[in-house]
Amino acid sequence: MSLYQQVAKKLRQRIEAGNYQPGEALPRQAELALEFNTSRVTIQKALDILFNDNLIIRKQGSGTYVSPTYSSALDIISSQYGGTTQLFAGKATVSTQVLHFEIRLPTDEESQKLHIESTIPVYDIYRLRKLDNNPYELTKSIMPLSVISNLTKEVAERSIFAFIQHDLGLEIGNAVRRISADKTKNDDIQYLDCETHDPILQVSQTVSLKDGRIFEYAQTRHRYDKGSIVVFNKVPMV
Amino acid sequence: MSLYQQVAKKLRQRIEAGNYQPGEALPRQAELALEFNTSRVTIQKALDILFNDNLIIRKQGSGTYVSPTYSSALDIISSQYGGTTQLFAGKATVSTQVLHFEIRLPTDEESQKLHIESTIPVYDIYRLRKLDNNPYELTKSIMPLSVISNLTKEVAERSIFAFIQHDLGLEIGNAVRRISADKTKNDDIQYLDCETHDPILQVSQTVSLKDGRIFEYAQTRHRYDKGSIVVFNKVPMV
DNA sequence: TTATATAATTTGTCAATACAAATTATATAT
DNA sequence: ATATATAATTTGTATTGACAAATTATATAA
Repeated sequence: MSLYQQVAKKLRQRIEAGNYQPGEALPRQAELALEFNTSRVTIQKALDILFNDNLIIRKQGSGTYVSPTYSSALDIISSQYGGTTQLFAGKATVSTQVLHFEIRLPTDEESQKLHIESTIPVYDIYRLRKLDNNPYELTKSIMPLSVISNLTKEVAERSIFAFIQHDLGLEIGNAVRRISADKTKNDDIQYLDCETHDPILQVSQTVSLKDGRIFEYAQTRHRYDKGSIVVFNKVPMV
Repeated sequence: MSLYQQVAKKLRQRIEAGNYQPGEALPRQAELALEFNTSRVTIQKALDILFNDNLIIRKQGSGTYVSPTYSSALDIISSQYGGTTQLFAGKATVSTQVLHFEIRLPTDEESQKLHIESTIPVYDIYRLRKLDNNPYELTKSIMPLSVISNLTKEVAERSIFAFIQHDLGLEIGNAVRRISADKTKNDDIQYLDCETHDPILQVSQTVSLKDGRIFEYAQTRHRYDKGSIVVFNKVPMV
């Protein structure tokens, strides 16, 4: 890990430990540079990370302060893509039922969303995920074989996310999600145990690798009483 | 505007204009530094911005590339906080009906969400927003008088966001939002013209200023057929 | 005392340079 | 021709130094 990342990590720990209290000023950059035996520019790069995570407020001419509203923003993590299995690791038991597993050619919409030629086959996977044996989400994933390969029904029953990272050695990148509400459909009643008029929280997402290739276009339906999505909106850098 | 911001702006324009095609490599940093008559570090700071906006992919040892999936990410903007009035400026006519306007003491939940003492009064504003005369959203906003002052019903009928920025001269910062689905309630039927069993897309948000003070805790309810929320999830910097 | 101007402090920006790390191109050996 | 080792290229990290911009503290004047 590079130096500025190490410094960011250390400072983050201090904030989380309460060494620097919310609203309080951090030591000035020159002092931090001295303490970490590095240059001020490196301290600034470290502060960039903490600022990006909303841990600090920067005021030119004044100082760097711990966000007055800081209170260990743990649930923010839920807005990061790590797949359902990762998200609930240690918190609940995730079980998966593969309702459909197929390799076929993409529809026009799918090839467009995935940015692939219509001649490239895709995985079409339909899964029901349960948390501690309670129906949680219903997901239809489309993944192009040009990016993801050697996927099996057995893998789909475990964690596709882990497979992509560890077995294929690919790095997950950014994701764009569209969140909406919808009426209950037949599958929601059958698999999610919804009542006829229960609302559904629907997420349509495209997830990319770090090299920019899209590896998943998925639609997920949540029971309205089971899930909410936390998002963090930052002000633009320009 | 600082130099690296100007460079970022220029490069963004080129990408948006298609001068650099998706998937294509940008000129190498040394070349850009030469062209803009600046140093490579400045070019890197400019690239930081474009990377943050998902316009480019960076590969150490290889080069900097336009995101292969780039296609003018305009709707991403909808995930930024600019208030409803700003969001639809030029696209639709926003009209506002103030259903309730009151100054009172906060509830425990409100003082906690706003990070204020329970002795500090708050505005309690309940508004119906319409787009081109069609019911769009129903919002209950709580704002502390310690941050926002001189707010009137007349202001609430126009744009509170503009008032905060221009009249109070405050800078809007980050926002945390929790998105969920809910069943229709009486007010939804009355004001949003919902049917009894229509789902509602609900957003609970706390919005901060750049100095970290929270100025709004609000609950917004959308007709399920009128709005969806686009969010962009980035991989952490560490 | 109060307002105003000045100085000091602190963060932000930028340059020039050097080396590290990863990738890509080239040369070499088999 | 193919695989391997080497060199060249390109981005990433880091230092030092300098000045700009914003805020805060101090000194001065009324």
